[in-house]
Amino acid sequence: MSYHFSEIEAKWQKYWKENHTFKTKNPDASTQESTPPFYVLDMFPYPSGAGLHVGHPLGYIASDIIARYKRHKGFNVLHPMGYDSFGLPAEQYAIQTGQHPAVTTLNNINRYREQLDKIGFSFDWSREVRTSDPSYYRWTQWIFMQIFNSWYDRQQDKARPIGELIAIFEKEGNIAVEACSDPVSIFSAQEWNSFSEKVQQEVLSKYRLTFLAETEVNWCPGLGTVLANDEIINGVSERGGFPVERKKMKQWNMRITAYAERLLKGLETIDWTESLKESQRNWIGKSEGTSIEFKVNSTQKQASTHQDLQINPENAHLFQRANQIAQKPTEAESILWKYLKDKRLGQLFKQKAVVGDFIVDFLCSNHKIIIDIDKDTVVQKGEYLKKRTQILEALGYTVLRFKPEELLQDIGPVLSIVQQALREREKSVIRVFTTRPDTIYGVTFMVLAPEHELVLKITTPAQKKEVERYIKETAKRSELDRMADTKSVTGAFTGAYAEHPLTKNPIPIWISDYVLASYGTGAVMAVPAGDERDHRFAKHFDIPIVDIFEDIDTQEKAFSEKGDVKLVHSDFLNGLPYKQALEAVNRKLQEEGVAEVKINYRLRDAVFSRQRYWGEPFPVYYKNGIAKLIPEDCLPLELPEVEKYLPTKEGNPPLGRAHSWHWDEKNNKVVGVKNPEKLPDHTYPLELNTMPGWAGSSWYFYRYMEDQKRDTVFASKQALTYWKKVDLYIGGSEHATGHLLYARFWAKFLKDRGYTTVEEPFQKLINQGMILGESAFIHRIGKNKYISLNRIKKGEETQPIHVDVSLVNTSNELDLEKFKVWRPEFKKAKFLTEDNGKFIVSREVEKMSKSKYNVINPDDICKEYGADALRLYEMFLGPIDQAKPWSTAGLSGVYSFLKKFWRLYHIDKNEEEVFAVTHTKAAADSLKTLHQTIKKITEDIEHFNFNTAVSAFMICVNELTHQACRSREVLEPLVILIAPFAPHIAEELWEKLGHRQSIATAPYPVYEEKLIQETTKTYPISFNGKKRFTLELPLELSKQEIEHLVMEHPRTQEQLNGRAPKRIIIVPGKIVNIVG
RNA sequence: GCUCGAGUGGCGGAAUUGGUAGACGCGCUGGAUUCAAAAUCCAGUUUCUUCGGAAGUGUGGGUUCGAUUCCCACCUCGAGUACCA
Repeated sequence: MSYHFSEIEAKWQKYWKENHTFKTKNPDASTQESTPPFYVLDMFPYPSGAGLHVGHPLGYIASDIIARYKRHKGFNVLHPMGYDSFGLPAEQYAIQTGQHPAVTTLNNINRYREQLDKIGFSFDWSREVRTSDPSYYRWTQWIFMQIFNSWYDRQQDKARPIGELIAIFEKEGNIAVEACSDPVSIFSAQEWNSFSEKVQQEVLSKYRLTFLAETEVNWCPGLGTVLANDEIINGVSERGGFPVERKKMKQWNMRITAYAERLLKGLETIDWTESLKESQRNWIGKSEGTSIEFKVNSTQKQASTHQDLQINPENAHLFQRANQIAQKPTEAESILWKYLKDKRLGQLFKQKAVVGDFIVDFLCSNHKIIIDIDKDTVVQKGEYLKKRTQILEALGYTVLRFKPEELLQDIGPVLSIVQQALREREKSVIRVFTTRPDTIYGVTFMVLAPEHELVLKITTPAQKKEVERYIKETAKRSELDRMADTKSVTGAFTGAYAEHPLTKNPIPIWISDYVLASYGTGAVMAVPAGDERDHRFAKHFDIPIVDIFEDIDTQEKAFSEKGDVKLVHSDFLNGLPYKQALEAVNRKLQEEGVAEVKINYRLRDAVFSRQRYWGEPFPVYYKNGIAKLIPEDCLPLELPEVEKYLPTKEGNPPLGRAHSWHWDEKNNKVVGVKNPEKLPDHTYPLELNTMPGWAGSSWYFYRYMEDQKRDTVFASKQALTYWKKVDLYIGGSEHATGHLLYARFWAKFLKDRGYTTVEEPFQKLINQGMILGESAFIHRIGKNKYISLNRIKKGEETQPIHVDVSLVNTSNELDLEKFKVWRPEFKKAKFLTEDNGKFIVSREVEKMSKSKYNVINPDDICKEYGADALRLYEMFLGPIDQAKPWSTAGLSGVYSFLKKFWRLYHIDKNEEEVFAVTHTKAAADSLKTLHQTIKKITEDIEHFNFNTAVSAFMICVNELTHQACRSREVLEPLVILIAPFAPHIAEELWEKLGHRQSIATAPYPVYEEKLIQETTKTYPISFNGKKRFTLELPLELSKQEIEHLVMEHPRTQEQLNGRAPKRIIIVPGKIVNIVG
C-alpha cells in the first residue's frame, strides 16, 4: 500500500503555511475588477479547555469546501478564523486555580490551533482575531461608545448622533421627539437649556441606544453575575445550571427594542432556514392588539348635589354669550393646539368641545381634563368663571386655566402642568394590552401582576393584609419554581373595582403571578370565556363567566379560537364574527378615547453589564454620578490585574479589587490606557462591570475584512465596501436568539451611523447539525457484578454504566484489562463474559460529552486514517444540517475510497508503485463518467449536499476503475474536483501530474453536456403505476412509436392477459404507464 | 401547550418540478487471494414467496394514469419556546 497519508498531509500543510497559499488578496483596484469577492465564515469558537471533538469541525469542513471551491471558480475568497476568547469558563477556572484567564485562554487557543491545523483548513490566519486581545476589544469599546452617543429617531427610523438630538432639544424641546423607553416629560427649549447637566444627562439616557437603568435582571448567585434571557435555559443558567432569580440592579442596557421591527422585517431578505427565522420571530414576539384603559372606580369623585350645578337663571345670558366668544380659537389657543393634537401628549384632546352647558377650549374626555385659555372679555371674568369651574369640577373634571401670555412666552411650563394633570389621572387608570378586544363584553375581572405599581395604591384596607402576603410569597418564589409549577392557580383580590369602559359596570381587580410585569402593561382584562388562563382563574376563585360566543357553552371550558363564531351578550358587537367585531370595537374604543391600536414586542432591551472579570471593560467613568465616556484617544482601556477573580466584600464586581486601576501609585502615573495624558482625571471612578460575551462576537466579521491600518479604524471603508457582508455563514443553531440577533442589531446600528454599508450581515446561513456520540455501557446486576450484553435475560433489570468508548472495539467488545486500569475500583468486580470469553457492551447514541466518555478526538482520527478521510467522512455522514451519530467503524468506507482513488493514478510494477497517468485519449465512457461527476459535484456543492457529493466521487472512482481509465484528460480534472474535499491527496497527485503551483486556484473543470448525452433510455413499463419490467428504447422515438413497441412486447401481453388497456401514459424519456 | 422539523432496510442515509424506492457507504453472508491475518478483489444482502411473482417509505384516508414527494386527520421522535394576554 502506497497511499501514505500522514506524510502527504504533513507535507502539504507545511507547504501551505510556508507559501501563504490561502492569504486573501487585498481589495485593490485590480482585484476589484478581475475577481469577485466571496466571504465564507465560520462562527468562531470559544477555546474551551476540553479541545475539539469530531463534532466541532463539521461546519468548518463544509465552509472549507465552499471556500476552496470558490477559489477554483475564480473568486477572491475571504475565509478567516479566530477566537471568541472572553468568557465564563476561563474565569471560573481562574477562581478555582488562581491562574490568570489570559494564560488559560492562550493555552487553549494554542491547543485549538494545533488541532485545526491537522485537518487542513484553508483559513487565512493572518486575519485572525481574538476578542480578548486589547487591539481587538478597543474597537468593541469604541462601538459601545458610538452606541452610547446615539439615539433612535422613530421618524427617520434610524440611529442618529446624540449631538443632533441635543440640537433639537436646544431649539424646540422634546415635543416632537418620541422617546423609546418610559414616557419622558415634555419640555420646551427654554426648559432644556435651564436644566442642570445632571438632569440633561438623565433625560438623554432615555434616548441613548445604551443606557444605565435600574432593571429587573436575571441574577445568578451561583455565578455571581446577571444573565441575559438567552443565557438561561429552563430557569437555570446555561453555563453551570445554577438557579436564577429576579433582582433589581443598575445595569447597562442595549436598546435592541428600538430595532425590533427592522430585525423582524430583515428576516424576509435573508437566506436562512425557516426554523431559525421562526425562532427569531418568536423571540421578537410581535403581537398586534389594543391597549385599553380601565378607570379605577374608588378614586372617582361623585357629583355632590344637583342644586350646585344649576346656573343662576339671572345670569343665563352671560353664559350664552361666553360660549359664543369661546368658539373662535385665539392665537394662544392655536399654539397650544399644535402640542395637543394627534395625541402628542399621549392622550386624545378635542378642541372646542361641549361639556354640559359649556363649550370648553380643549377637552380630554377620557381623563376628564379641561384646558381653558382666558379671554380678554368681561363676561369671562368674576363669578362666571368661579361658577363654571365649580360645576365642571363637580362633574369630575380637572380644569386647567392659563393666560394667553403664558402660552406665548414659553409653552414648556404649561405643557408640564397639563402633563402633570394627565399623570395624576393616569394613576387611577389601569391600562391593559389585549389581542382580543372583541371579547371585551366577556370581561368579568381584571388581573394585575403582583409587581404592578398600582397594586398597593388601589388595594382596600380590608384586603391589604392578604395582598401583601401574596406579593411577598410570589417574590420569594424563584423563576424555576414558577416555571415548574404552571398548574396551580394563585392570586389575591385587591378589593378595588375598575369601571368597564363600555358597560360602565364595576369590574373586580385581582392580582396573580400568571400575569407578567415585564410583558405588555403588566395587567390584563380577564375574559374567562375566551382565555384558558382566565378561565382557570375564574373557576378557582368563583368569578362568574359570561358566555359571549354564539352556541358555545364556556362555563366549563374556554373558547379561544378566532373564527367565524358570532358574538352574543356583547351589545353592539352581537352577531359579528371575530374580524368584524375587532374592527368595530377598536373603532368604538378609539372614539371614546380609551384605547389605541398598539403593537407589542416580547423582545426586551438587552442587559449589557456582567459582574465578571474576563470581559471587555466599559470605556466609562463616573463624574458626580454621571456616566461619561473616556476619550477615544485613550482606547483601549485595558483590563487591570487583580489578585482574585471574585466579587469584593462590598459586593462590587472583581474589577473593584483593582485598587490602583490605571493609576500606578508607585510611579505616580496613569497606566492601562493609550495616551494617558488625555484621560480627564484618574481619580474619577471607572465602571466596574464588564461587557457580556456577545459584545465581541457582534462585530468580529467586520474586523476580518480589514488587513491593514488596524489601529485607526475597526475596518477600512475600502474593505467594507469591497466585502460588504458575509456571503455564507456556518455555525450552530444554539446562537439563534443570542449572537445572531445581537450581531444583526449591531450591524444595523453601524449601518445607520454610516460606518458600514449593509443592513443584514449574514446573507446565507447554515446550521450544522450536531454529531452525536456512541456511548458504551456495561451492565450491573447485583453488587459488583457485571454482565456481558448477550447474557442478559429478557426482562432482567440491569443498571447501565458508561464506559470509555476508546476501550471498546468496533465489535462492541470491552478490553477488560485496560478497563480495570482506567477504573481501579472495578479491579475486584466480577465480569460475566460470553461463552467465547468476550465481554460485550451495549451502545446508545447520546450527545458527545466528556462525562459520557464518548468523545472522539479528531487528532486520533487524523493519525489513524488521515485528515482527508476525516473530512470526507464527516461530510459523508449525512446532510450537513442534521444531527447524526458518529461511528468510527463507518470511516473505513471513505478510507478505502481514498486508497482506491490513489490507485487510479498508480500501478504496481514488481512490488513497486509507479505513477501511471498517460496522455492517451480518454474513452468515451470515461469522459462521460467524468462529466457526469462534474455536473453532480457542482450542483451538490452549490446546494450544500456534501454527503451526496462524496457518494458521487465514490461512484465515479468505481466506474473509472472498472474502465481502467489512465488518461490525464480525465484524471487531471478529477483531482481539481476532489481538491475542496480532500485537499492533501489532491495536491500530491497534482504535483505528480507535473504542476509546480498549488492546486488551490486551478480553474474548475467545465462541464460539457454533449459528453454525457444518452441515446437510449431504459424505460420502466408500469401497469397501474407498478413497474413490471423495463425496456431499453432509443430516446428519439415518438410517443406513438414507443406505444407501438411496448404494446407489441410479450411481457405487456402477459400482463394484460387479453384485456384492452384503458389508457396508456407515455412521458418520453421518463416512463410508460399502462392503465388496465 | 404553542412553533418548527423529521419518521424510508440491521445501521448512516439516496431518490431535480409527482415518474424505475432503497443510490453510496457501514454491517452481514458466501467466494477468490493468503500458511494465516491484514489489505484487496468478486457475488449477494427490504420483506414475503408456491420462485411465476407479490407487498412495501410511521398509521388511516384523499387527489392522480402514477405519491417517499401534494392535501386532510392521527401517532411517534427531535429542536426551540414557554403562563406573552
